[in-house]
This record gives sequence, structure tokens and C-alpha cells, in this order.
Amino acid sequence: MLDEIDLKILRSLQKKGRKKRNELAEEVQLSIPSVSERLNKMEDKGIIEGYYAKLNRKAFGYDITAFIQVMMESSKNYKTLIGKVEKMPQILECHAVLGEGSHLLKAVVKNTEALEKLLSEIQSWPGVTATKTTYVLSTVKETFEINI
Amino acid sequence: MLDEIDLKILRSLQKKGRKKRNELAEEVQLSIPSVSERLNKMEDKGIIEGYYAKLNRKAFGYDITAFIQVMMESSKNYKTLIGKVEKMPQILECHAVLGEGSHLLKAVVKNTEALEKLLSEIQSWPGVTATKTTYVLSTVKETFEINI
DNA sequence: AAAAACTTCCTAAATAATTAAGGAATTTTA
DNA sequence: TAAAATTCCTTAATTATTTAGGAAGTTTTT
Repeated sequence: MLDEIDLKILRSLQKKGRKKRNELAEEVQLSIPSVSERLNKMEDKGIIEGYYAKLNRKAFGYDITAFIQVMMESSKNYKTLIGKVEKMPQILECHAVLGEGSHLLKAVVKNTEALEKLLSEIQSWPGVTATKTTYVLSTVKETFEINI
Repeated sequence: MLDEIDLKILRSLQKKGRKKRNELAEEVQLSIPSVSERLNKMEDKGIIEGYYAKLNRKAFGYDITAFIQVMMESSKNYKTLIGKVEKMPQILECHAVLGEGSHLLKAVVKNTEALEKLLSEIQSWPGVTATKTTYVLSTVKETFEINI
């Protein structure tokens, strides 16, 4: 379905999401319309989920990354949890632990005060116990290795 | 330094990184060159760190997200650790625990076999002990709440 | 194996997006 | 308050993208 040319295009856009079609065409040695066609197809098929600007969090005062472990009485509350998590902009990720009723949340906040507030908010959800670990000096990659 | 118009532009690009300048101009009620100027400045200043395409990991067979806790004998090895982590495409994030010599790695792999292999690779690093937790059903946001 | 259907590519033309230039209006600095 | 700096505008030039139509190569069907 995808060939090496597609992968080359994808690898390039993973690193530079606003790269122009002429540049991509040059990289893969195809005409611009051909690259456009491939791109459109991959977007339509959902291979490319979207494009995002990555902002400098520090510039906005977000200094703390915290992981919060959430224990739930019953894993039936999963949907409720996701619903709550979606509404909280501080929580960037929610991972369900394989087989258990426990979840790991990743949150980004400006200071310890904001973190404590977030934690007590989560504690207040019914049937939930939460513990946190705080991190600094995070490095995050936006790319993963793709192949077929 | 940044005003509400800038934030509006940033919020928009966080959600749709390839949005055209004419659309942004419409949203913030400025001319296209004015929006371009603001954008270029924010890119130059590093407020916008970059743009990237988000690919569908499942489409490439990456089914497992794992968090790996890494204990190091001495926190002096931080740079060495980062150096190793940078070279491993499976590892997408590395977070240093506040105050300790311990780190949390986030890895994305195709299957449990690949995860076990990664774990033993990390175990082989000098002065390092590693334990993992495996996750499924992750939800990840690409935006955080920005304000001044 | 030949015909039909499909895919992928191309060029050329039309349309759309971006940048550049120059100047007016406003805000900040001295 | 005058000079400097910033931010905005319009218009024109440049660059990027899409559309249209058709050639070449594959795959599927008969």
C-alpha cells in the first residue's frame, strides 16, 4: 500500500510539518503533482493524523511535567475517566495499564501549586486514588521510526 | 511581548499546523502580511519550536507504549544517558525525576518482543537498573493551554 | 493472451498563497 | 515632544498548489 517514496515523504514531514511540496518533490525525485497526490491520499486514509505546531512550553511558564498514577475501583469507569481527562487541558496524555484498572496521566503545569491543585481535583473523582511523581528536564521527540 | 492576537494564532496552529496565512488572517482580522510578520517573529524567537506531522502509529504496527523507570548509580551520568536515549528511536521521551538520579523513559514499540529487547539493551548500560510498565489505549493531546 | 480497468506519473495552465516593497499610523523611548 | 521603533496597510512580484488531460506501466478480468 505504502511504498518507500511514501515513507520518505512521511519521514520528512515528521521532522518538518510545513515543508513545501516542491521541496518534498525534490527529495523524492517526483513531480509536484505526484507528491501532492500521494500526500492527499495519505491524509485521507488517516496515515497522517494531522499537523501540529510545537510551542515552547517554557516560554509560557510551563516548567513541570508530572506523571500521575490513577487507581480506579473498577475499570468500568474508563469512559468516565477519559471524559474527565479530555476536559482538563493540563492533562496531555492518558495511558491505560495493560490488564489493570489503573491509568497513568501525564500533566504539564506551571508550578507546584498548580500541580497540587490538579492532584486534589483528581483525588476528588469518585472511586479514584492518585499519586504523583514530578519531573524536570524532559526531552521529547516528535518522530518515531517508520518502515513497512 | 506577545499579545492576544499572537496567542490566537498560536492556539490555531497548535490544532492545525499547516493552516494557511489567509485563514489565520481571517481568524484574527488582520491582513495576510501582518499575520506573516507575527508568525515569522514567533518562529525566529523560538516561541514556535517547529511543526510536525503526526502519523498514525497503529498503521505502522506500533501497538505498545511502555514507560521504563531507569535508576542510575550516579546522576553524573545524565549526559551519557541522554546521549544513548537520543540514538534510540524507540524512546520518545526522557524525563529526569526532580532531585533524584532516576529517569522515566517513554518508548513505543511494535510488540512485547521488541519491548523485552529494548529493556535488556537498557539494562546493559553501565550503572543502570530498569523496570517497565506496559500500557495500551493511550490518548495523547497535541495542545496545551496557552496564556500570558 | 488480449482487453479492460486501474494506478501512477508527467506537462502545462489556472488558481491560490506568500513574500517584498514602500509608506501611513500608532506606540515607545529618550 | 521629537526621534525611533513597531505594527499595520495596500499593491505588485514571486512562489506554491491545484486542476486538467493524457501517456506509460500494472493488475485484473474475460
